[in-house]
Amino acid sequence: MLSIEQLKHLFPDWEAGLYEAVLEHAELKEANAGEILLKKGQNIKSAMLVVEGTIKLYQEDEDGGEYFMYHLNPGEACAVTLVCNYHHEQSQVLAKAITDIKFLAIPVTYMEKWLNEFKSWHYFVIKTYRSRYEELLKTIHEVAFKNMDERLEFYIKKQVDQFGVTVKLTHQEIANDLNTSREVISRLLKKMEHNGWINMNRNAFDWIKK
Amino acid sequence: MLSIEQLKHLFPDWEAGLYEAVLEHAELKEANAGEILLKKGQNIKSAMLVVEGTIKLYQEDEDGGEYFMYHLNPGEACAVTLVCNYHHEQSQVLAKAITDIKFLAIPVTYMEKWLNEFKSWHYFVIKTYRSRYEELLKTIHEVAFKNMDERLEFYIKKQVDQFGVTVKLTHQEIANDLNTSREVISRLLKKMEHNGWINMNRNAFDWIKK
DNA sequence: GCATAAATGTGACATTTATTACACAGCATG
DNA sequence: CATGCTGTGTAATAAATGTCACATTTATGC
Repeated sequence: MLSIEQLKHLFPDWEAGLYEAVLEHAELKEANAGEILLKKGQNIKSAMLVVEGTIKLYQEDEDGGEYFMYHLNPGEACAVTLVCNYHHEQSQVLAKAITDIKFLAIPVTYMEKWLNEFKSWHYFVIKTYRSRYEELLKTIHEVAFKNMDERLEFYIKKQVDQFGVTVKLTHQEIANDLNTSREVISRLLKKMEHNGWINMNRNAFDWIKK
Repeated sequence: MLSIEQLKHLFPDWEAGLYEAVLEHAELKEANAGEILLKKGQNIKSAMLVVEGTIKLYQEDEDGGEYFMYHLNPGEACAVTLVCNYHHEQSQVLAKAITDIKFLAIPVTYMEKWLNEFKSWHYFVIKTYRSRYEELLKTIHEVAFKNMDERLEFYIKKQVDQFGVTVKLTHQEIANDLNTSREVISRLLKKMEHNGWINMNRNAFDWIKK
């Protein structure tokens, strides 16, 4: 299990009692890079708080399509799993581990209890929802107003913020994340290369714009 | 001002003290159909709780584009205005009154105070965020995966849920809400008419599908 | 009723994106 | 080094949507 110090470092705004409650009732779980943590329609039985690694959140289509929305990093929680008041909530999103990860799983029963007991938990839930709401707004802005070239640039920048200027993704993976085809991404990346925005390699490229 | 009974009817889950606090500190404001209540980039100085009428929430583009996301009805609050913890938040959305409306404006200072004082306010904020987060997910689903014909159908259904089967909107208004052109909407509506989904009139049409 | 504005219909064409098909390059494995 | 797999390049074509131009219809003010 985690030490209370690690927990404090990850979630600095909590109350003392909350750390103890989490240590007592949350389960520390692990998952490997590539694993699917949550699927659309799946029942939510526990909240997910990221301890280590990175998770990607997607909107998922009925027939296999995916659209990348945002990353979840250590110290952050998956908003959709922070169910309160009602049980049997179903996930509206797809969550994938993209590195090996560790996360805390908190049974829904405790989440409701803690809302009554810990003010800092309440704040944490609100803060989580607010920040994810804002991420969704950005996603809508891209997909409602921008063409694929700008959406790709936006996507790459999120990637760079997460993992640095070397983007280790194949064209196909990017195409899946943006719900388009590999050819489109190849063409657009080629254009970016011509414009001097990237240096391309096999399986990866460097973002050198600005 | 409102009576405490009206307030209880609109917000049935609140505590007694919260009703009184709202009556004391919130301002009851009015706006006319068509008025813009909140623009992107505008500073948020108070929360908006709808008392009467309907508000439409949009994502707004830099150069005039709009994309309709969801309706706000009496008893609901505008999530973006429920600022907590930090001040000087700027709106990421556009809010328009589409009927004459009445709403309660609650200064940000009280919102923070009430988070500490009233559990039911805390729950109300979380519930608001959660439900709006889900609306945004639906919007992303449409705009990321669906062609304009399906998005139009989805849009019309939301309209029908709000105001009944007679949709009193011009093609241009619909086009604005979906960030497309009037011609596209005209063509698609004509197709729906051929399919027997709608009866068209000037300035309005009836949804008769199913 | 006439003039005007607003709403709608429609065709032609441009642009963006999706789809299909195939070539080829790099890398791993035997 | 032959083989095959994965990743990438590219062209041709189709489909969806955007844009422009203009006609027609309906409402509105005078």
